[in-house]
This record gives sequence, C-alpha cells and structure tokens, in this order.
Amino acid sequence: METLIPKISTKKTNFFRSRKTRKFPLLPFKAKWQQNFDQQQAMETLITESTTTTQNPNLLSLLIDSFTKYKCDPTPSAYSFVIKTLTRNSQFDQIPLVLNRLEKVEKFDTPERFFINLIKLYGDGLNQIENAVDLFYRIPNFRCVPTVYSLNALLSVLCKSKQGLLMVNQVLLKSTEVMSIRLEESSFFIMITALCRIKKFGYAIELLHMMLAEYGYEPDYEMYSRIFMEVCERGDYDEVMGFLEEFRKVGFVLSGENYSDLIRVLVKNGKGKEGLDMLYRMKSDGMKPDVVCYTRVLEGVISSRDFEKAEELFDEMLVLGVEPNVYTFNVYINGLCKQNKIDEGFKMVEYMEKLDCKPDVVTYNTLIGAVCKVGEVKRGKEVLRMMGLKGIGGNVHTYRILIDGLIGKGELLEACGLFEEMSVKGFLPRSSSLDAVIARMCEQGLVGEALKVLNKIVERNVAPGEKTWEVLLCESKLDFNDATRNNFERLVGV
DNA sequence: CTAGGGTTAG
Repeated sequence: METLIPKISTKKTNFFRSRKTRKFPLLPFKAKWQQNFDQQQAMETLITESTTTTQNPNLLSLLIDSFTKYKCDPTPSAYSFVIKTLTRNSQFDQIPLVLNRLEKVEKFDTPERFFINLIKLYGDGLNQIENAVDLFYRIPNFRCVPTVYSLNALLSVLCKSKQGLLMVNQVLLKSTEVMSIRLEESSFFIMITALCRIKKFGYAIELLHMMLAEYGYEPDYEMYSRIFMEVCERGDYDEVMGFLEEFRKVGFVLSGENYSDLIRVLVKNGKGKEGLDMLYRMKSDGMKPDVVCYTRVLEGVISSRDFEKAEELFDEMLVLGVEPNVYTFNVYINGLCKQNKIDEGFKMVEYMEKLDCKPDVVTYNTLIGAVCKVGEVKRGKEVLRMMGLKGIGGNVHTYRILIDGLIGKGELLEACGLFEEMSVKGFLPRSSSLDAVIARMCEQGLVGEALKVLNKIVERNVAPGEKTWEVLLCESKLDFNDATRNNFERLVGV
C-alpha cells in the first residue's frame, strides 16, 4: 500500500496516469470536495434550524452546532448569514459575541465585504458610529487586509453626522499612516460631498486642491459641479462668482443645469443684465436654454426694468419654439404692470386662455395689485368675482391686496366686508391690515362698527396687533360686551 | 431618456 501522501514534487507522473492505472485517488481534491459538501450540509442545517426554532434563537450556538455536526469548519457565508439574521431579528446585542468568535476562533480569511456591510449597519442603521470606527480598526485581526473600500464605507457613515465628521481626521490619519490605505478619488468625493452638505465650501475647495497637490488626482467635472451646485444653492453672489472662475479656469464647461443654477443666483441678486449675458453664453456653448432659464432671465431683466430686453426675450422664446408657460406669462405680465400697461396685461390673459395656458391666482393677483395701485379697487374686486366664475379662488394675498387698496382709498366699511369674507373662507388677515382699519375707523368715529368687525375676527382666533389695543384702550367710551371681553382677554393672555 | 425648477404681494 502506497502512502497516502503523494510525492507530487518528485513524481509528476502520478498526475498523468490514466484513471484506471492510478493507484490512489486525488485525495487533496477529494477532501476539499468532501469538505465543501459537508459545509453545504451544515449551512442548510443552520438555515432550517434558524427559521424553525423558537423566536430569537441563539444563532451563534446554532452555527457552531451545525458545523460540529458535520465535522467541518464554519464558512464566511455562515457568519454573514448569522449577522444578517440577527439584524433582521433586531438581536443586535449578539453581534459582538459573533465577532469575537470570528476573530479569536476561526482561521479563514474574512472577506472585506463582511466588514463593509457591518460598518454600514452600525453607522446607518444603528447610529453606533463608535462601533463602526472600532470595527474598522479591528479588521486586520480578522485576517483581512482593509482597503479603500472599507475606508470609504466608514467615511460615508462618518460624513452623515456632526459627531462622525469630528472623527474623520483621526480615521484618515490612522488609515493612511498605520493601516497603509491609500485614499482614492472616491474617498475625496465622499468627503467633498459631505462638506458641501454642511456648507463648509471653503474646506471642500481645499480638499479639491489637496487631491491634486498631494495625491496627484485630477478632480473631475463631477466634483466641481457638485460644489458649484451647492454654492449656488446657498446663493451668495461673491462665493458663486469666485468658484465659477475656478470652475472655468480648470477648463470645464458648465452644463445646462449649472447655467440654470447660476442664472438663478444672478437674478436673485438683482443682476438681471449678467443673467442675460449668461443666457447668451449658454447658447454660444451650444445649449438650448429651456423655459425655466428663459423665465428666470426674463424676471431678471424685468426687475432691472429693462423692458425692451424683456420684449426681445419673450419674442426670442417664441421664435426658438420654447413654449412659455404660466410662470413665464406671470413674470411677463408683472413686467407689463410695472410699466402701467395694465390693459395689455389683461390682453395677455386672454392670449393665455387662447393658448390653453390657464391663468392662475398669481396671474390675477398681479393684475389686481396693478389696478389697486392706480386706485381702481372696484375693478380689482370685479376681477376677484370673475376669478370665482372661472373656478379660481382668491387666496390670502388676493384679499390683502384688495383690502390694502380699499384702506388706501379710505373705504373702510368695504374693507371690513372683505375681512369678513376672507375669514369665512378660512384665510387669516394680517394683524397689521386689521390694525390699520380699526385705527382709521376709530378716528372717524366708527367705533361701534370697528368693534363689530373685531369681534367677528377675534372669534376666529386671530389676535389683532398692538396698534389695535392702543387705539381701543384710548377709547374711553368703549363698550365691550362680555363675550368680546372674554375673547380679547384670552387672546392677550390676561 | 426626462422630472423639476421658475412666478405675484409685504
């Protein structure tokens, strides 16, 4: 009988012998196969046991028992299964025990994926950042060489909370110096995104520079764009323009979305002309601005009172086939009203209807505001009535615009009527409008009327402003009834 | 390939 240990190195011929003449089976192979088979059996036992036994079984014991029964070693996937099941059963307190055994007893190399999943679980699911960091440091004890993938998983977790961000520095230091993990572009992307989210653009930009200077990584468009979007989101003009310069200096072309964000910032900062320039630039970069871009720029030129440009833009849209929508029309009508071309504004409404672009409450509020401004409050009220017929209700602004118009004309009783109407519809009047009316009414000796209105409004839990109290307290001959007094006192908290 | 975003008034 030949020995069971083949002398592979010296007797190569053993391997090339035909099946029939081979004196012994390829034992190492067979053993491996046998072990796989046993492990598979053990795994199946583990799975069935864990689902059929009582609630919250001791999974670690089950794992050990199953594999002992088949006289084989547990596998990484058995451990993954246990962790997954513990997670599903919320038996988080058992995880450390499982980890301890994996670390101290098992001999196999644990796959990195195992730790990445656990880090995510600790960080995102359990909010146990400390545990995520500890596990990351412990990875080498599990016969696993941590790479940038684990580091990135940890960084993502850390970057999600303030507490975590404070630990980033220490983690970076240790992982590069002690664990010799080299940061990759993806690591920078994670950190830059996180810094943008907490509005630390200065640090984000610093990291961008560091990537290139210290690691030789060229930041890509995505990184610049990300920072740019966030900087635009905050809307600080100087900050945006500063970063825009850098964005362009490295040679990237802005996307349509970048332009749209940029134009928004310019317009919101009163730079209508610059917004218009950006629109030109966008076109010369080969992009077709969409209706939102046009509407933003239109708003910009109108608020800088460049009405000629507004006309041009509007025409250009039509020529280029960019269909104006209700936002565009509202902005445009607002421009007409600013020029006191109120009738043209009303004409636009008809035009909109013809184009099947339904005017909305904003459209009508703009026009009502315009007619009120020139003293035609009656016409404004008529518009409100007409809106109702078209099924468009006024909102709290509609009423405020009309009421302010009426107050301006001294038509106080009528203003009171609108107060009532709006509170019936569930809109709360601003206390300052209310104050103005009450004060003026008292001045004109309409104290009784004022109280009547006030009582109705106060019933709806609207507290009048200071001025009302001032005026009413000055009126010595005031004659509160009990209900009114109670309401007042409740609202003032006397 | 495309959704969303963008409007009045104080």
